[in-house]
Amino acid sequence: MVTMKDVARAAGVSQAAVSYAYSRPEKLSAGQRRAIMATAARLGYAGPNAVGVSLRSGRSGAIGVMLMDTLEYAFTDPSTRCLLEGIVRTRRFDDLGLTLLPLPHDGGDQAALRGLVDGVIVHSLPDDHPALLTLRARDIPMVVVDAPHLPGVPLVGIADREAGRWQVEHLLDLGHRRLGIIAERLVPDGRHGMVDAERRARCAERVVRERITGYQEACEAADLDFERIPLVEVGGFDLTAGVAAAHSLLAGHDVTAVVATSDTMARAVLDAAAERGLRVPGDLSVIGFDDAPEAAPRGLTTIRQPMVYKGQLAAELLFTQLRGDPKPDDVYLPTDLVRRSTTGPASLRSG
Amino acid sequence: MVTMKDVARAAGVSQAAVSYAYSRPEKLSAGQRRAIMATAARLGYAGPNAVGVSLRSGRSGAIGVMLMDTLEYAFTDPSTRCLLEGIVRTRRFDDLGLTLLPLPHDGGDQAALRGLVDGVIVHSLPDDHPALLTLRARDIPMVVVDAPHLPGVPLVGIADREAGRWQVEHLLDLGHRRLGIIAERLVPDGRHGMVDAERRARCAERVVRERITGYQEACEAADLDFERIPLVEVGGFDLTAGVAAAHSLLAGHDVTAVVATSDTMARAVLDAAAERGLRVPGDLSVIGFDDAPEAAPRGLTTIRQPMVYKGQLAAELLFTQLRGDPKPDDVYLPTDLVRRSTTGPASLRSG
DNA sequence: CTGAAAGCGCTTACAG
DNA sequence: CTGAAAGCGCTTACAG
Repeated sequence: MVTMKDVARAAGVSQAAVSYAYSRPEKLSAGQRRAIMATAARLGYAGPNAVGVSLRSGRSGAIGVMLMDTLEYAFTDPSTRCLLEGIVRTRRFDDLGLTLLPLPHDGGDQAALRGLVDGVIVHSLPDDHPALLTLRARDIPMVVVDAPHLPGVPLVGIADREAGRWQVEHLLDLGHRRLGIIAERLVPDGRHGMVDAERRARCAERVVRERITGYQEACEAADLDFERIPLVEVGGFDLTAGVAAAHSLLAGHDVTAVVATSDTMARAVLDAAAERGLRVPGDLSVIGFDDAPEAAPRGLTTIRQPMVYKGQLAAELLFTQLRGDPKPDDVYLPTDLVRRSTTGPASLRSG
Repeated sequence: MVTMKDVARAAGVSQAAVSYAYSRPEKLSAGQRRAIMATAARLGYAGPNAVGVSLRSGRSGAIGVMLMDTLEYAFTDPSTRCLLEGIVRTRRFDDLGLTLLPLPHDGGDQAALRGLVDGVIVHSLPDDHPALLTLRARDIPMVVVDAPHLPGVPLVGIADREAGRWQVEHLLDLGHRRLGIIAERLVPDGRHGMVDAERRARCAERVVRERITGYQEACEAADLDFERIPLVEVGGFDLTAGVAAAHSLLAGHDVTAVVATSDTMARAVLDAAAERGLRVPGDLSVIGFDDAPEAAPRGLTTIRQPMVYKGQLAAELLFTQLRGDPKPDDVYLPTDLVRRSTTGPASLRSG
């Protein structure tokens, strides 16, 4: 590989002069600089090696997005895609790299934290994920989207508890009293299936915890015994696992409406319901969360949240910190209930 | 930041010993190693700094995907998304980074090439893009998906010319004689609008050039004068630009069928047709290319190509080279005509 | 089994 | 306006 030293030798100048030609042209005479650049072009030198610059300057020129689960999930899941779209919408990535930092296993993979990025956007990690400790230990600027909420780290999120209350209230308003709940993951230990109060109390995912608390508040306000409402944990985020969980929820419990913590899980319930011959919303009402792009075509009733804008805002708050401006405040964005055709009045049998 | 030197000092060993503790444990006694790791943990040392490792070892631990246009496009365009999904499907990214290298402007942005990646997957660049020269000058292992076809660089593609022929033959079989063509971009100079033979001859995008040649071959075999068939160039890849181009095609020419070089452009034609009150396929037949996920729900007749598998294969061929195995051969994957509901028989008026 | 030394490519005070 | 020198964090022959 041709380096600055090669260019310097060929041009008959010091290596420092070549460096100046690129990064501080005002320190050289115009002729000197022109001669150096011509030599560089002749040798096929494409400019200062990024690794050398990075080691010397302490800046990598890239920011990271830390995501639970795999890269494949990142490119497949609609919400994550919207978030990424929002992040790159800030248009700062002409001279900045964007590095995806998936965390497929428990712990592991902290290689990505070893100086590769100047700042990190964290999306939906469990409260005590070890990667967060590393980030804080290294004092890497960060912004969290959704979870977890860490002291001193700006958060971009929504009022999850209130939105959860809205989901249940919508179903109660329609006359439903026999509800079921499907949630993606409460504790990242790979377990799945029906959840009891003890596991609910150990929920390590802030977003899910808040929404479930909202469900509980809405039930209690309506004199429904929350402890008797079946709650199934999927254990993952993908549709296949969701369908399996939805089946176990629908098979074991006589419910007329299901609350899902995401549109993907709502879709899993719709698929399982179809396989069981249940009509929606005649036999079963389903409400999702996110209003992902797939929600409207399916007529899914859901809570709309601005995923793209969340990403954009998170990126802007990170750039603010990288510029050295004071740490920004948390931002909570608005949500809406979007009524479509997967929820309807409780039928007579749902006394 | 805490470095190896700090850990070494605290543990009372040489800095080299700390390095060995991480990368060559067999060179240390078990006790020595344990003591070092305990000290590292106590100091909050997260392991060797990636930049230092990279500078010393000459490997960055990441591969790049070089894409025309912006990152936002990469996360939005269905075909690109499928390609990325295929790349990460190889499951090698637990200890390997994936860096996206968008090339939004002409030239520019070669920063990404300066030692940041060990290998590159190039997707659909014009024949003579300067970034390709840099990659070759630096002798960075690469694989090209679709275009351009460079001597000595493995290509993963399809038989574009033949597939183009199939598109036109399908319309001819249905009785159409007044065809129109919409293509994304022939020359990356920002121009758009109707294309003449001179511009066609300068087409710098291998895939489009091949498909257009296929269109020409099919027309000539059917005694249609290809020079009289209107061809509109969109100048970009996004839907909005496509709809504008489709309007100018439909407004200025009396066609009964449109051939599009991608499903996105086909969708643009469908949108423009709807805005003009044309029924599909009654008044206008439209055939796309790709069979992207959005094609089936819209009933789009199209050419199916295995985008996800293209990505997977490209990644595997790149890993082959990074391992030092001999350079693999080009691979051409199969395509299919998928008949759906946007193409139908030419009506009577299309004499 | 352990340590001292060289050097990867670069930037930036510092001296001339 | 220009150059010699130090050092960013690390790995790996080499010597003990």
